[in-house]
Amino acid sequence: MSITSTAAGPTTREAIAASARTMFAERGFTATSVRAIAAAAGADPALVIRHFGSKEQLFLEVLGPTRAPGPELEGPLAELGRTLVAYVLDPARDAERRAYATMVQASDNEAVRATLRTAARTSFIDRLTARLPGADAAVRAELIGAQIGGLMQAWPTIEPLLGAVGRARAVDLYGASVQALVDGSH
Amino acid sequence: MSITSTAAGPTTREAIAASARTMFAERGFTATSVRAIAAAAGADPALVIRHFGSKEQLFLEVLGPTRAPGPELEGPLAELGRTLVAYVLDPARDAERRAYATMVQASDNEAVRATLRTAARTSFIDRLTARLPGADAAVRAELIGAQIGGLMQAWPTIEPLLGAVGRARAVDLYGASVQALVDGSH
DNA sequence: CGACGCTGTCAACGCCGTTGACATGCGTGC
DNA sequence: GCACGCATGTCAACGGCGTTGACAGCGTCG
Repeated sequence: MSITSTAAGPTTREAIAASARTMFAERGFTATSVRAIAAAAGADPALVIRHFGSKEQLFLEVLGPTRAPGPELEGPLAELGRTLVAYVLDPARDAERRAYATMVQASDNEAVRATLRTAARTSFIDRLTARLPGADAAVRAELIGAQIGGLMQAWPTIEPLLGAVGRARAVDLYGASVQALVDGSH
Repeated sequence: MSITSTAAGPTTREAIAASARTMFAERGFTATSVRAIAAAAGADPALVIRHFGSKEQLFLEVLGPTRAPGPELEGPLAELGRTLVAYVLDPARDAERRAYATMVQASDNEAVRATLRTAARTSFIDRLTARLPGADAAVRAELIGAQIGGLMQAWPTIEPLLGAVGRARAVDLYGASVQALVDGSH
């Protein structure tokens, strides 16, 4: 009862988190120093560590996987590939895609790699495996995970090249390709 | 004439490069210090910088893209997807795949990211674009690049899960999926 | 009132990548 | 033959990093 802790710590901790979020997103993990985050938040570097434990934990807390519902896997099996790709490339999902890319680029760090891996497993691959038919569903789910991961990472460089082609066409193309793995052999 | 330079610098420089190669591959870019590389090679940390310019340049020199011919793109168009995937997953290509994964994980660093990007362009995407039919060949080549990149990165976690399925089955599955992008719409 | 816990400050530690000044040995041009 | 240049190697130091420990203010609860 007594504890006011999580309820009302309004100022500094949140300022640090906000600075960290933008700076990590803009410059990456390594190029962002704890001292710079602290300065931007008007706080002491030591306080950053006090609040978040370490630079690594701060990074994971502000950029790590949200407790979001995970990608859409509910539609009809025959359109799952397209549904999935449309979900991932949805412009509204831009920030999530960028956060993912930032984490992959920092996956030099073992804790980051582990977080990424378990998030992919629990919120995507395991659920997908359950939906796929066939004996090798688990392997196919992993392969689809590889496809989706590759797409999210490459999208920032692909999008500007689209020109006249249009995002919808890219969704159709990649969706059909993913669908081949949803269906299995033939 | 006079210069013996590139020919006979046998000892220390190569020892440093060898230490660097194994340590970077085992522990990643960030977790490997210049001082540790130097110690393992029996050299002075300053000498590492003298020889290679910076830790970053050393990393790129020992793990960066080899001047290899690049992936197989010559076979018949109808089998290009499978050929490509078979090439990438070839056990003989293991070291290259690991080097790629190590670089992606260090792509926090801008120079690493740039090297990765231009290598993919010149040795893969541009050549692939030239081979693909259709008006949106360039976009399809980029999407295939995303697929292949995702596969190379995820393979270390996928391979142990194969069990009874077998690598050949994975090649068939992913190859068919890539083929969908080679062919375009239908 | 006194103990406690949370927030914040400050100086310091050890490690990092990198640099500058300095030695040394070797092949070349005068 | 010898001074020169140059590549190779050594050493101490710099500034920046993430993190820690000692300590101060301060509101709350007993």
